[in-house]
Amino acid sequence: MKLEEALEKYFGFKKFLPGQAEVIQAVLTRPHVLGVLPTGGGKSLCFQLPGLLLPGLTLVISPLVALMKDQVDGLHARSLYQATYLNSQLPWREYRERLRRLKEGAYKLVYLAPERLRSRAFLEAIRHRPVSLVAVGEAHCVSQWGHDFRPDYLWISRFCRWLPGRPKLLALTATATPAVQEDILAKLEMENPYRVVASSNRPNLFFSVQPVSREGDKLAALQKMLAGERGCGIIYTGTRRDCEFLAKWLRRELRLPVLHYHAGMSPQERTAAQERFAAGEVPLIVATNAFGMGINKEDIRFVIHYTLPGSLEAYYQEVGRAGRDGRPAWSLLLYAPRDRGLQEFLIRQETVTENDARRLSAYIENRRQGDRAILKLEDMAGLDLEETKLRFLLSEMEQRGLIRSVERTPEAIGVLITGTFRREHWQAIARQSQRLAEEKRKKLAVMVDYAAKRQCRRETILRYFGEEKPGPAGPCCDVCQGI
DNA sequence: CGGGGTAGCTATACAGCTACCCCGGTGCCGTATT
Repeated sequence: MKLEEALEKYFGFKKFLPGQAEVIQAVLTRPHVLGVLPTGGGKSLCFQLPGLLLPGLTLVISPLVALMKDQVDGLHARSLYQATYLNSQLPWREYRERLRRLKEGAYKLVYLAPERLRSRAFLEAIRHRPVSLVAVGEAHCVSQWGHDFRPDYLWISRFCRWLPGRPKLLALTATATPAVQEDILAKLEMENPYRVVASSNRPNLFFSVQPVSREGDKLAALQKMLAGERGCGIIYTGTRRDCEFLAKWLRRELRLPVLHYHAGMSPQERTAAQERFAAGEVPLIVATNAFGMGINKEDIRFVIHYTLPGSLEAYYQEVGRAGRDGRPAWSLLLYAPRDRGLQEFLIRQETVTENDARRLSAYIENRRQGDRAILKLEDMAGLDLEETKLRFLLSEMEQRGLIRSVERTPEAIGVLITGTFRREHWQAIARQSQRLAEEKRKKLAVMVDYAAKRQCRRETILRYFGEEKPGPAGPCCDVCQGI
């Protein structure tokens, strides 16, 4: 069957979008494929179609449980019932039933979060199913989150090695600088990959930066920008408190209907806000960086940053949510130089020290019974380690062969102690954390440069993404327009 | 690092200032059956 026939048979489309056919052809014929395709370029199809055509199972690694459900619902709507997902949102019985059906070979496509790859029950179920393809969606998460926040992203490669047959690997993302691309390839252990890298340029987006010195100036600038704007938009803030404050202010002072969204809200509140925004019921949402992944809203006309983000790629990802319909859309960064302090704080906060590593080692030794230890999350609160730090430390210890995480419950982590904790390990872990912090500081400096210098914004962004600025095609940015 | 809130002082204004404290982003994750 030709690819176009399969496309029409399964999805009802007559033609591929640019880049799709190339990626799919590569996935079918080569072991490792990296696809950097712009937002709205139909990335899902790049693993869904091969998933249906390849003989074995396709595992789709997805960062958010909400995304899995949407995608699988979409496939079911096309009568593609060989697709499912596994995550902690499922009722126990349903989860067990799906594992059983997985073992029986009922599925072709299974969506999961990287953390699932460490579940014993899952590993047991998958062990005897031939896996043809492991597709990593939103693959920039490997680089962005894998090093510390969600270390299980770094275990995808080990999982692939553990599988009896070596599966194909496909990594897909909309935004990845050359450095991030290399990081993804290295962490997923993808060798001699076939690359499909489309331009990151979004001609219909207008970029602007407004320097402000005081908080009050931000509000004045916002008021000015929002006056007369009738389209949908997102305003990103750096903190939850600002998010709530700003939403209230917009409601009260500007009498605008506004939603807000951050990770401190209940799951129900978050879903409700997201759905109301997506449905166009309320045109404006104020959010932290928790908001946006998997938002398919086409008609977002503007994205405003109330606070400086931590990196240019994070910024461009957020801005890139505007104008998916191809019609003109604008972005504005309100730049107060002191906002850099927040990002610096966040970097410092998650950097672990030798002493942090020593304290955790001591705790594990303390809990040791034979070669095992049960680490209680409640006790570990007394160690004065941030949750992110703790995860990072455990992951680093595991990578150094000191422990193996064998079992997890919401209250505890069971570990097998496989090495001897020594000072050199603590030092090495602290050094690794320092290196990561340095990387983040460099990225922050690039972001600050973008905001502070009067250089063509589009050119600055595209150069960072390893591209030349294309010729003029409509309004570009505040600098080019002389604003 | 910086913003915002508050206590406490001054000393006669019902406000203004300083010193001090606290706070600050992102998300997955188990079980048992056979």
